[in-house]
Amino acid sequence: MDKGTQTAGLEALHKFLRQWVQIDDAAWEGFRECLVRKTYKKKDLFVAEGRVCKEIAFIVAGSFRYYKIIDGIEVTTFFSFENNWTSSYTSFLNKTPSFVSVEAMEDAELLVLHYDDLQGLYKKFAAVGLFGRLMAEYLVTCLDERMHSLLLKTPEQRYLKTLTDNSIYFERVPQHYIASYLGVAPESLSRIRKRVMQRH
Amino acid sequence: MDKGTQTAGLEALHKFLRQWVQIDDAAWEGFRECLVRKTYKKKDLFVAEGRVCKEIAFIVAGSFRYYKIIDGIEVTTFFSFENNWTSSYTSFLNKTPSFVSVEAMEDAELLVLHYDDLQGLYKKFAAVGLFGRLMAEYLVTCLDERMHSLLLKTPEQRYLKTLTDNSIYFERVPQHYIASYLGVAPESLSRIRKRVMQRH
DNA sequence: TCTAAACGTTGACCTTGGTTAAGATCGACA
DNA sequence: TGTCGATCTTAACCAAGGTCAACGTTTAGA
Repeated sequence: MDKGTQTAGLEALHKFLRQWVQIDDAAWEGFRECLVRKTYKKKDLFVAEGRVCKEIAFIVAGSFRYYKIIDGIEVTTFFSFENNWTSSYTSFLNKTPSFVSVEAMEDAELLVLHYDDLQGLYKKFAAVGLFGRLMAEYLVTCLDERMHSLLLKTPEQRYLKTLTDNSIYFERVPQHYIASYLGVAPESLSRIRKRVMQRH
Repeated sequence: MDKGTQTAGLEALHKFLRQWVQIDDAAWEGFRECLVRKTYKKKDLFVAEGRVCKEIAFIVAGSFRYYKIIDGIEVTTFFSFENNWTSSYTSFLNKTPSFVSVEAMEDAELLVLHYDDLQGLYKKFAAVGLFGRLMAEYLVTCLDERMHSLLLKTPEQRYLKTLTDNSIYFERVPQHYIASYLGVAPESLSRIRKRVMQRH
């Protein structure tokens, strides 16, 4: 990984931050000093189920899959891609064992931030504290929508919504992972797709 | 509502805040100046589906039910009780039309805070900003657990979990509301209960 | 390049929960 | 106190999705 690519990763994060808060040079410098660059090969774990997740990371490149093992089989619950954050966030927040594992779906490159460092940044820079609140509020919005979708919509409705809102999933994620993300068996997603196709 | 009860309501909120952050007299005074006391009769709406929710409220007494109308029938998605907050939080955060209605299940008394006032407090008092982040992070934790429960557990498992973790629901909420909170028809919850009983 | 594993699809059958309808009980309120 | 509405339960039937198994295709790695 050459120096140019490293800078590109940092720039992507800097841009991400600036889209949410006004962050001055001192705060950005503070942020940068805490970041650790790490690379992951496909299938490597960023978080293992049952362990406390002490880090949060900005994905420079690649993608991750969240899953839990139920009766011996993996059930995928979420995906995240480059230019976004990844973590077992509730484990990270509460220092509790993670419900899920987080695994690289593709080779990936991360900018990793340790819990203690983030808390330090929260205290030192008001803009980072504000960023933390806005991120948490944004996550609340996403989770609330997902919860309502699972509670109120049919699998077919969820499939169609994902097709329009998250079409990237269908380009980068095996279909049987998407199936469990939608809350159905892989065979059922196959049938749903067939049903939708036949109605054009 | 006499003065003594009013003070009791404020004290409950003050205590709530102090359990989460160190809040000095100035910040608490600022908080108190923004609060508006309101009373709701059973069945009154605090938020109407489709309207932007501009307020958040601390429940001094009573309880609220969140519901959405699907194909003409009300589907209940959440409950909140005294000594907690209520709002259509994602509508409040994003100034978007609320997905749900929020209705008093019992006569209730609220301490209401307007969006603009809360933003002002966030800016003026660091402790309130911190409180906002911690509340959002706590909500993330709750919603994440609910999401995983809906995605990974059976209705019976959700019923049993609610029975132990939120037994207050079974004391204060009609069973058919709990059914839709669990994601099943009222008749199904009846069957689940019977099934569980027969296994002792 | 070859081979085994992973992946997606299909069919037969099964299970769970939804739907509809009826009836019993309880409670608020005129 | 009587009545209507709300609530809960039960039963019969139905439909959607789960399970199991087989098969063809694609992909990744030796």
